[in-house]
Amino acid sequence: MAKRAAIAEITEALCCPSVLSAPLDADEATDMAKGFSALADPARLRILSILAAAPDGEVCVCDFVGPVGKAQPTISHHLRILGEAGLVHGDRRGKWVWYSLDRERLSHLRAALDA
Amino acid sequence: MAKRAAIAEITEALCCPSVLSAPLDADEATDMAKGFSALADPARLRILSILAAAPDGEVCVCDFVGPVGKAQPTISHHLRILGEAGLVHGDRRGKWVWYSLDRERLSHLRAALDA
DNA sequence: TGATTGCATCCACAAATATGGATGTATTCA
DNA sequence: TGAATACATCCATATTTGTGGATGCAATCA
Repeated sequence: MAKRAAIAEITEALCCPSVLSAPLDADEATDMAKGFSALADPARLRILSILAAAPDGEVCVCDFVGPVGKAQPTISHHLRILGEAGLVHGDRRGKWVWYSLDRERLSHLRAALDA
Repeated sequence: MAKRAAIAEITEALCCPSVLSAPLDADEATDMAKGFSALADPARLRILSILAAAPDGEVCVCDFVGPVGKAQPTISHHLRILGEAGLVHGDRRGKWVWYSLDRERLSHLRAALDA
């Protein structure tokens, strides 16, 4: 086996498919594309960045509306998409739902761009 | 200035905005979203992975059609989007256009997910 | 010069997506 | 128990996006 192919195989076994390791099959590409689709919207990126910058790592829905500049149903819609992508998690406490960032999931996506 | 904010500021000055460094403004978020939009499609990810795996780093359009499983105009469409995102470059030589991967641009997008 | 090949563009259509008003549900408070 | 608040869901609409047949253009070849 070529050294290049061997390295690619080991890399994938250790972690996950990457754009740069080997040609993706249709399923891998579809999964990966779903992840990046979650990042392919300005409102969602701003939501993630606000979460990342939150001192206690949590932000309730109402505190996204103003900074992001979208209506509340729109924010809910984006949080739902981010949640389905595993990038955020919501925790209901009383009237509020506190969202937090899943940094592991984010670095998982980042790893898909690693060599 | 808080240490956290100082680090974020230096990081951005050195390189570029990241989702994890500080809350993104509307323009930064829009730019970043355009980049990830280019990655948010299975066909385009497969194109990138095929380019990355090409021994000489170049692939002509006709050699994407079969592996990706899309018609030629569709491949051209995706190559155009990848090109506009700066992720690939085309070089016409004779009848063929040889595409190559811009790894620097790809790592630039990866850096947007760095802490 | 005419035929052929490789690729981009044009065009039309189907599907996915972003957006937010109206409304429903759950929780808290008076 | 009724009012108010926070959030999700429903629904309609406008826009964007993926797809590929038909076609145009450029380069090669006979």
